[in-house]
Amino acid sequence: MQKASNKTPTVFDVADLAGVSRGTVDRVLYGRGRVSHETREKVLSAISTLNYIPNSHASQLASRKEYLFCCLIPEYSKGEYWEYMNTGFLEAAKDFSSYSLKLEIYYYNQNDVASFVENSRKILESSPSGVIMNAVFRDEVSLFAHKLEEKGIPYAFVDNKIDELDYILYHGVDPYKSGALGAYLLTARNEVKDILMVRLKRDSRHKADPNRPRRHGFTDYVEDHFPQCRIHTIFIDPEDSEGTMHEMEAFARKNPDVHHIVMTNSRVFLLVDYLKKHPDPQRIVVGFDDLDKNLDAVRDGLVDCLVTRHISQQSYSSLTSFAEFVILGRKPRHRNHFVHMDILTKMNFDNY
Amino acid sequence: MQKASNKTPTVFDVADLAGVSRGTVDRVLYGRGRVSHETREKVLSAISTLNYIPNSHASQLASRKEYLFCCLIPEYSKGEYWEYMNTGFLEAAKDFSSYSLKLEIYYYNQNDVASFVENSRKILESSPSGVIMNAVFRDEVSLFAHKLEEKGIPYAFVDNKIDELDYILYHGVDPYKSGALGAYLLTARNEVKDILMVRLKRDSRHKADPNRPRRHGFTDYVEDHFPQCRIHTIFIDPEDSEGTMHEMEAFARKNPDVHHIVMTNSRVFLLVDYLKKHPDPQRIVVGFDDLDKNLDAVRDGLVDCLVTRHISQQSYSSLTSFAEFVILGRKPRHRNHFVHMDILTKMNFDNY
DNA sequence: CTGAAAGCGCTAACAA
DNA sequence: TTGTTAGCGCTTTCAG
Repeated sequence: MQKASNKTPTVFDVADLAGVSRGTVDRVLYGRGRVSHETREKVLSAISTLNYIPNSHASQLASRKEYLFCCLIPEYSKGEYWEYMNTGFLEAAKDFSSYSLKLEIYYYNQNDVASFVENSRKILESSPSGVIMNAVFRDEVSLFAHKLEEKGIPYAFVDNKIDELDYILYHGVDPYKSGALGAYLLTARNEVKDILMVRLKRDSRHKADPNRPRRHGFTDYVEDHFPQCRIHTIFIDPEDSEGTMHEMEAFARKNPDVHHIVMTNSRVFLLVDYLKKHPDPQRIVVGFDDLDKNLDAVRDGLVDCLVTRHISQQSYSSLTSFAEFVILGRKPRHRNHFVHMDILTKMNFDNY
Repeated sequence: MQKASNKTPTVFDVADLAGVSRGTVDRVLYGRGRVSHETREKVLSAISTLNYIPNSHASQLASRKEYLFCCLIPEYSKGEYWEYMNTGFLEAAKDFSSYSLKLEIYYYNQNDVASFVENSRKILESSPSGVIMNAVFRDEVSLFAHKLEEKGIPYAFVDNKIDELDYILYHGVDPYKSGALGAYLLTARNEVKDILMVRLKRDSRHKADPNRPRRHGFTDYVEDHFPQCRIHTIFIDPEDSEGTMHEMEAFARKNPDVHHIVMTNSRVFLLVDYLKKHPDPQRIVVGFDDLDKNLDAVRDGLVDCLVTRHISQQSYSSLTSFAEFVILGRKPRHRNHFVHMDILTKMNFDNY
């Protein structure tokens, strides 16, 4: 009676076939301790002929290992983009709690490099099993990444990345393309005259501008397809809704022909007061990202189109794929995971 | 030294606190064998005070249980809608293979009730742990569902459902809304005159017409928003590409003003030959579902818009959530999972 | 109706 | 460098 043939092979079967002990098999599988080249080969071949796949449940049960994952992301206020990211990470961690995965999220100030550095130092100290971050401060992120590499700690990027680095995984949209898509949606409907692009005041102040590629995607598309079209830009302060109203009204007074409005950051919702107060049947407004307030604006017919993807889903799958790699050793299918961009209108925004 | 307080509680802790043995705890947890009411209560209270959560890995390891899931779906040819569904099921099964889940997919002929009945009989015989199906033949599906209920076998629906039944889960889009979305996309761009709706000959032959709700969503939208607009219908035979060409050409000859074309089934790709042969800059074509051939048509600029969602992803999550419920006992968040409808244009179809 | 005990497949500490 | 062995937490006979 052949036992091995019938049921899925175990370490035991492998050890038998290779003529070694279970312990040795384990050693070659996970590279713990030294194994002679010869035995190594024998074990490896036994594994492949038996088509052995370790039982993850048994493994999980036996090793009371705890996995600590650290995320390093921008701090945020309620309802902002990174809150959704945060939610996705939390959910992923919950779904992996049976693998005793602990999650620690560190928040840095996007306007303060020092806070990034300080937090990265803390993370290094806690020697986690993996790190996920976004890449705003080019130099500091690189430095941090190199330190992680030295300690053998794998890391992944969300949202944006630094191509030269040896990251395990990246999840994000192609920001340039998303900008172009926004331009397409803004201009496809009817005759375009000029376009108003509303930006945030802080963009003009500090150098780290995460929205630049998206903006370029937008402007390039417009230049290519509507060379005669001019893009006006005004800057508003997210904290100052009255000021926003004034800026917008002033612009409209001076440029009564401009009916196309875009915001390439995630905060079109900042315009709702203005849009509500000054209805314009010819107006088309395009924004980005599925913040609740943006969705509300779409529902209310104030914003026509949102270019987005599930923000929280993106961070969710970032952490789950990364954890599967680190804990279960599953190689991700693609290193760069470009998330699909959804188009949201009032016709299809529910169930989103 | 308190052991229990520090680490996550185990059956052992529960048994201790309740003053019974591990076996008994197991019995009350999973209702195997009889337990006196009194002990039952004790165990239950111990569980809740300790906040005990069974370790799924240990459980999985100890019970060499195998789970058989059966899917009952329409048979298909290469490249058709249900092939994508099939793929999603297969992938889900692979990802759950560590839970020793076996998957058997049964295929019935959509034009032949008897084949549905026959296959449902086979499934009943194999007494699976769960069944997933779509609901085309109302009466027969209900009958089958009741038999499953009798045997205590849980079942889930994909794509469409029968509301009255006691299914565990449903995954699908709202077909009516998807039709309306298609109509919106077809008509939003520019002046609509009349619309050509292309349907499949078989639709007119047999009664089970899975596309009716979507079609109604489409026509209702058009009637509401463009009452003067007439929807012409022609029927083509999917097997007969020459005939299709002729039908289309004949229609175009008679109705040179009609530039808006829609197919509410998943096969707009059947029109590509015609569309390629007779270019029309004013033309707008809208289709449904992300078959590869449809995506090709979008890439080639022959079809403007596709209303869809990831077909295979839908079946994937159908099986995974269902399996999580059956195997791990995780209650799904929503019983009815309405999948979001994506809008695909040439600007955003890559990475889909 | 309840308890005791032998594993499930793997890991890790300890010997050799 | 390699083998041995005691568990990980739970399920499941088999006795009682």
